[in-house]
Amino acid sequence: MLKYQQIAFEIEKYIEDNSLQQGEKLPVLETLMKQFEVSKSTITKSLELLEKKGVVFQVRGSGIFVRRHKRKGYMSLLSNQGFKSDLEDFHVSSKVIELELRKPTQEAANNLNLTLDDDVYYVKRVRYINGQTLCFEESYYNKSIVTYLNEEIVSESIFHYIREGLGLKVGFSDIFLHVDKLNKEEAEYLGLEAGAPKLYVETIFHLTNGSPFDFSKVTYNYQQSQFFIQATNHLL
Amino acid sequence: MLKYQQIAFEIEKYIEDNSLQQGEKLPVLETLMKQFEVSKSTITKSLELLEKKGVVFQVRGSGIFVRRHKRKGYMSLLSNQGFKSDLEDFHVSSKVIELELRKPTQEAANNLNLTLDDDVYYVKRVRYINGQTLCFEESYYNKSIVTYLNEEIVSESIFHYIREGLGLKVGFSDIFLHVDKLNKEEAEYLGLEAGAPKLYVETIFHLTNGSPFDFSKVTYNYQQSQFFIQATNHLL
DNA sequence: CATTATAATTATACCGGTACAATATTTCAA
DNA sequence: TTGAAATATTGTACCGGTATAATTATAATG
Repeated sequence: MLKYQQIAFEIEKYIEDNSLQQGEKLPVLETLMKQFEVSKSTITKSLELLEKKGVVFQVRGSGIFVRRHKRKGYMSLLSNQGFKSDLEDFHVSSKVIELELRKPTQEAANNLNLTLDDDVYYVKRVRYINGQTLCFEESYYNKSIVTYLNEEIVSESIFHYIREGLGLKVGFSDIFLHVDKLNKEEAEYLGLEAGAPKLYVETIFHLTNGSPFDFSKVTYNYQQSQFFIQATNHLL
Repeated sequence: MLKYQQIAFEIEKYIEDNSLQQGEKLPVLETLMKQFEVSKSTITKSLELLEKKGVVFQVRGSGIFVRRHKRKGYMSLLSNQGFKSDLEDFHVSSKVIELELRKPTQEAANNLNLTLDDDVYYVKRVRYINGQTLCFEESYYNKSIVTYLNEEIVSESIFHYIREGLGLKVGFSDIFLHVDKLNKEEAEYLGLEAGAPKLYVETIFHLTNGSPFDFSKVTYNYQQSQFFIQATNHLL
């Protein structure tokens, strides 16, 4: 692990362990420099990372402060890791409806930069949270990147397998969402009535090298889906 | 404007003007250094900024590439600037239902770190996009920060006024959202039927110094609200 | 005592450098 | 021609420094 990541990790841990509240001040840069015995730019990098994660905010001339959102029951929309890591507290489980190696739909091919001849793993699941239906999910994985999937992997965390098992590095993702009414199939899977509200989210996941490897379409049970996002102003 | 912002701006302009497509390669760091006559770290900073904005992605050992999402009709959820800037293409207008200096609700006070004795501007609007209802919005502004509002300001872009008129610097924001069914009042304002789906978004806007100055509750017309988010993996 | 000017604190911009890790290209052997 | 090994390319980590902008604390002033 890199120095600046390690330091960011320790600072975050320090905040958690001492349960510092929103607005509380952290030691100043110079103190942190000495404490961790690294240069200013390394500390700065650590703090930038924590700022991106929404853990702290910095004010020139003033200091470094704890940023804390945290409403209970909300989950992050931006975890580009599937869920798992977000929802450790919550108990998320999956029921696999379908797992098949097949040709992509036109839509999937477009979003994954594939032709209709290429191979994709198609995964259809229903996910549960604390016994309730959370979402209904259809995913297409580019077979030339995600070379293998099986029932066991798919019923656990696919992303964990992608990172640890396959050694792939997940980079950025493009997320598109809208609200609509449940159709019959979705309602069926979620145990709701057709016509009830849904949050529909399409995500295209990319590796750090920019290759899209997963196109997924998720329909959320509106009763279970409360999300939060932490935004930071990249002005200009 | 700072050097690295200026450079970021020019690079982005270059991409737009030459309408570079997703995956196209930009000049390498050293070329950019020479071209803009700045040090490596400044160029790096520019590119970090563009990476945050979702304009480019960088691959070590390979290069700097254009990242392009852009589906038409989707608007960014993360614009912590109200809308306006996002939706320049779209025509957004507002009808002010109510504008009043009053005491905050308990909820507003909590989210703005105020007491029930403090003053807030309360703004209630319906916003339209291309003639259709886009959303119904209730906002509370901390009077001690946003010292003045009037009908004219509120019917235009409040955030533009906050930045330009008041010289305040908008920093980060916490966003909470869920999906539900429209109640009677909301349905009325949006011209939909009660029980129809809604996207409900609460946002707490902060200045760069961390002070929350605006708590807003927005209910979107599900037919008009398609959003995108560009996420980047701050691992660890 | 309140206001203003001055100084100290603190994060950020920017420079220029070395080392290194990930990727791409070329070379060479089989 | 294929594949592996060597080399070049390219972005990132990290160092250490100076200067500056925003804020906070202190001193001076009326």
